[in-house]
Amino acid sequence: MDVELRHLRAFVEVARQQSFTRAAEKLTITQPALTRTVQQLETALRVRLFNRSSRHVELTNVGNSFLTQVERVLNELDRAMNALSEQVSIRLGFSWLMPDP
Amino acid sequence: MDVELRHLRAFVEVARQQSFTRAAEKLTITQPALTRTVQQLETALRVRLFNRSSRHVELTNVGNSFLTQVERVLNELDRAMNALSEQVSIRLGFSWLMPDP
DNA sequence: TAAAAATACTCCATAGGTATTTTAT
DNA sequence: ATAAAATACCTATGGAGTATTTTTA
Repeated sequence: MDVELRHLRAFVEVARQQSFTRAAEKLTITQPALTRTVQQLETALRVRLFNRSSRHVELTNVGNSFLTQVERVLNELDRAMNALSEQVSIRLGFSWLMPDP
Repeated sequence: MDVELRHLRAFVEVARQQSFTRAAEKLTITQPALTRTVQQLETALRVRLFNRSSRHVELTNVGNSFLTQVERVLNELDRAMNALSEQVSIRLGFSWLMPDP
């Protein structure tokens, strides 16, 4: 199975909320769906990202360092996608002012 | 619809191959499936990434600058995921040598 | 014993396939 | 005329839901 952004987004939210139930609410999916998505990610990476009990969810050491990198990647991707619409606006703005090519 | 890694991977491969047919082979999916995936990406981003004809596929200017950023993001993600297995190996290696905690 | 996570199952949305049409050289 | 992209339609995989069980503080 391929890792997809939904896996990474799920991972980040669970890490932030330190809870599958709360993270599921934030992501507007159900807790079992989220649990499975994170399990899939852990299986794909062959790494345990969280230590769970029915009381606490906490990142493993490996999970913690992965979180840092994933957050950076997701932020960069966001910026790249936002930059697109700006570029288009700028182009449109210029063409409005420039002689017809 | 959310942008997923499969959209970005599809986009990058079409850009590299300058062909939907060849890119589809590389990705081991069919050409129509790939065409739709790239259309989905363009729709989600509200941007045209390629100029197509039945002879040539070429990046638009916007597509070209997006390509650079997406390639960087995908590379970083790859490195983050590969780093994981190394970390685990190192940990295992250390624990092998260290007193039982 | 009560909360939160995990499991079992069901269903349906959609990713991907096949067949065909359109397009541009 | 032909090769490549786009479209139409179909199928089935797997993502998400509901119900329930398990776990641990």
